Amino acid sequence: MRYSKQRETILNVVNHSSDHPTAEMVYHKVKKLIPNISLGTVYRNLNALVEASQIKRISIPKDVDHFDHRHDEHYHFCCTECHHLYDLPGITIHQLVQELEQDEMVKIMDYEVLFYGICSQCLKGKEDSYGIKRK
Amino acid sequence: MRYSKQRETILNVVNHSSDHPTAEMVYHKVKKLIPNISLGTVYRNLNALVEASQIKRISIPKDVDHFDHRHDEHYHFCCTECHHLYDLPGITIHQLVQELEQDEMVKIMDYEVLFYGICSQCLKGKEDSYGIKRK
DNA sequence: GTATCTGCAAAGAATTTGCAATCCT
DNA sequence: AGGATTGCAAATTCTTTGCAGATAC
Repeated sequence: MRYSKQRETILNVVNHSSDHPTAEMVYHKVKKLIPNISLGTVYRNLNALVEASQIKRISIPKDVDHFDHRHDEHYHFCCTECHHLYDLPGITIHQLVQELEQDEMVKIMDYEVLFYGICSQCLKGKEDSYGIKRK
Repeated sequence: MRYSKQRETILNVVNHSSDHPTAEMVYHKVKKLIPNISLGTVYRNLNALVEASQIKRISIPKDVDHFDHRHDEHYHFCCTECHHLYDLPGITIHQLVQELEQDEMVKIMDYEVLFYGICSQCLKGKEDSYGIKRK
């Protein structure tokens, strides 16, 4: 893969976004730095960067793809009320991967864990109905 | 939601498919039973059935949505070679959900776990390179 | 009877692609 | 120089939607 200012900028934008941006969001941010960049270029480069494992694609039901720069193990949480995407710490999935590789005879290269639910913001005021106590 | 022959048939088809069909696949199967059904109706009803929690939507990067009838806890495995979707047994995620609800103060309603890797079929002949021993 | 559902076709949204010009190395 | 990359616009793909007629309750 050859250097290009466009790709470098796109990667930088994703790397400095903590909000799991969509292609469109990346496009608008990059446009401030390279005003004549085209949306097609953003899509092409996001795909190339995912292919090269430099970023990750997050595929969400009924939503466009989002992109994530984090390389450490973590899960995603999607609030069913506000549709915000949050990061969750990765906890015990390594054991699970090992178990699965042994029991199922597969080689797991990657995985994506996506939880749906109600985030703590949206949960305020709903606590009683779900029996969750505030800290 | 009112009864309709189309929706009943669509649900039946999904319930009797173990291959995580796409909307198009469901359409072709249903068309054999109701020849003049339209693709729009299939999409509309798959959406309605997901909404009513009677089936589940599986969102996969770079692929169209798939649908799953299984209500028991299990994960999905997507082979990066043949792109086949397999079921994996659900093992320890309940603990994880409990941990996350406690530590992150969220209410988890649902989740989808998707592993990418090489399935045992495609793995034959590649075992040496990945150091996996055949059973 | 009337609200919901259907088939059809057209529209919509997201993403990809063909091509000539431009940019890396 | 020569292949990769870009901007642009058109094409593609998947999915949704408006509408008039049919169906369920």
